[in-house]
Amino acid sequence: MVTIKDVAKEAGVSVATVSRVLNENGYVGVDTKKKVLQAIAKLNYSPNEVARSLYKRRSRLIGLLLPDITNPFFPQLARGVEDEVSEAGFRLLLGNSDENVQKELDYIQTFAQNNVVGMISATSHVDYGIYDALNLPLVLLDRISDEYPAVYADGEEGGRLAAETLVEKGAKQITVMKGPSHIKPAQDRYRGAVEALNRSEASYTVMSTTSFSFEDAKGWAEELFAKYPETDAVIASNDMVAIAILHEALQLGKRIPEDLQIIGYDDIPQCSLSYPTLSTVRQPAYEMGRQAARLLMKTINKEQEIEKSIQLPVQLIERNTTRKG
Amino acid sequence: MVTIKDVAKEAGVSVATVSRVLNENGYVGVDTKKKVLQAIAKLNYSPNEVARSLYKRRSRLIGLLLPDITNPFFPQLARGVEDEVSEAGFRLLLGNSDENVQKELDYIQTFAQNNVVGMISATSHVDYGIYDALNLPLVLLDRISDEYPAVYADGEEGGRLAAETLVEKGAKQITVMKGPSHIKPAQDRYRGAVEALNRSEASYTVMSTTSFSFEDAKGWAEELFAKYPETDAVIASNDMVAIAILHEALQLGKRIPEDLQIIGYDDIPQCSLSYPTLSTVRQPAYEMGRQAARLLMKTINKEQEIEKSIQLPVQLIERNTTRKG
DNA sequence: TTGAAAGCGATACCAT
DNA sequence: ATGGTATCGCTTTCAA
Repeated sequence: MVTIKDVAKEAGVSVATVSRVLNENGYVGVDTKKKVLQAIAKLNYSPNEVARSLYKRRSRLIGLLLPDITNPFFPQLARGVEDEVSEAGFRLLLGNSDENVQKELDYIQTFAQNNVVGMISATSHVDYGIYDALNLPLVLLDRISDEYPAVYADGEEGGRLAAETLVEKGAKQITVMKGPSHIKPAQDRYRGAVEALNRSEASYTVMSTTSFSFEDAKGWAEELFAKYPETDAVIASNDMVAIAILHEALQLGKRIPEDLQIIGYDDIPQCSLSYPTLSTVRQPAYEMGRQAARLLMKTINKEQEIEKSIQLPVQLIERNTTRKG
Repeated sequence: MVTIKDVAKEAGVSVATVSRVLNENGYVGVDTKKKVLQAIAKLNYSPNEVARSLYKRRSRLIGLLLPDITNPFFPQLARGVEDEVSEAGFRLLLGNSDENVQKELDYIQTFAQNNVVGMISATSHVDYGIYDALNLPLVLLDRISDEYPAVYADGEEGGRLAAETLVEKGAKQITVMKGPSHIKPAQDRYRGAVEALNRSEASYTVMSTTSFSFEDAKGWAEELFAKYPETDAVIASNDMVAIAILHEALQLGKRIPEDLQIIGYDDIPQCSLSYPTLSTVRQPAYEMGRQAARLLMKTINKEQEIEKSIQLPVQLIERNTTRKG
């Protein structure tokens, strides 16, 4: 391993000088600088981040904590975060918590132990105070709390949009699926939908679900038609269960969207690959990731005028599981 | 921040002693140990990984380099890797390269700068020698090379399986899609399929594609039916394009699997959410991730008898885009 | 403009 | 069994 010492020796200067050219601070003569640069190039030197991090007590790492990257909504978030932070020279420490407090704590601890400059978390246990002890900038992503800045999409509006659209398109008996109760954004959209529905003429039923997982999606779909066979429109808790419902419906011989309309939530990429293509409420996941990262970096740089939180707009994407016109 | 010094002072011992109890090596009296443990608990101390890493010249971090986490095959791999390494106390530094050499180099460099103990890479530029300078254990994932250990699934067998199955189920005019030429596993499955086809009675055509991306999938589907309208079975280059083809076919009024049979590749989770559900060749992605991580850790621990590479079996999953019996 | 040296928070060797 | 201290590779005063 080539160190700053080797470079110093090669260039015939002190390590202090090398450090100065590395960090472009302090005075350093033009010739000296050139010599150092040459030595660096010759030895193919690149500074040890760990040593830097130790001295400065801050690394160039950012901790990203997700519930489960395997769930198709999160890769987009992650990618947005990564693209933004990497432009600023930061790298990502990644953790999946499975919404399990212990795992979450473990990751938070190791993030701190590695001197991360900040964290972004899309998990649900913020309110347990597990982030409070750490004195680290934290931005919540797709979550909301009173204590920390957050980036999220307008869930109530999303729910409202879905409900109003279905009513408008002639749905008479709507089933709205209520997502897991510990996921706040899921509750927001539910609330938005129900409010809009209450204001309308349509009648509706509520079906509670306790997970967003792939494996369970099919189960929810079956349950829905067993319990509420009259349903002519469903507001699904997310796209995956929407797709499951869609195909369960086809299986049962229903025509989409004539007999049954469906609106999903998230607009994961595979929506346009479903058949029929899925109408959904789009959350700008990639953009959310980017904004969260940007907000975090502003906090890190102690910029003035930092937004407390950022709410991004949602958008109804009409595809083929809702009626036209 | 509470350091080992603080603990030492609190416990009335030297830092050396604290270090000994921390690492459970060297002699330390039972009472002393108790005192230290109490101090640690009282101060809620946890050792600074950065300082450790500096001294030991190795962190507890592992670099994971992926083409694009947004592509549904990779989250599974990533999760397998993470679950395995985290059980051994390691954490993941994540990078997406977009198959771009410069990004790849950047990540590799920062991984090294952060003293990672090893890397896992699922990208395609190994042969450019970009990993050779680094003196780091490397395991390739879903890629193959002569120089480095690798974990991958049996692509040729996968191609063969797909081809034989279709022939057996009465396909007469098969279109086999050839994936991007720089992705070796894609070439393997292509080769396997073509070999099997040549041995059979069926006639076939080849359609080359240059990407696996979501956005392009629909385009490939349209191109396929425009160019080869006679096709009665397709061996898709992966599940995403298979699903795109499936829905394009439905759009065109074809009956699945009567008029057209389709076999995908990978068995990403959404296969069972497509309609009809997609028959495919399953690669055990999660398991591949775990095995790669395990192999890497064996290498790190300099265990004897390390497998050079691991080839995992693929498996044909018959769902509803192939005929029964 | 440059260099010497202290210090970041651990580990491990050498004494005692 | 315990403590003192050099060391890891870098940054940053302080002096010259």
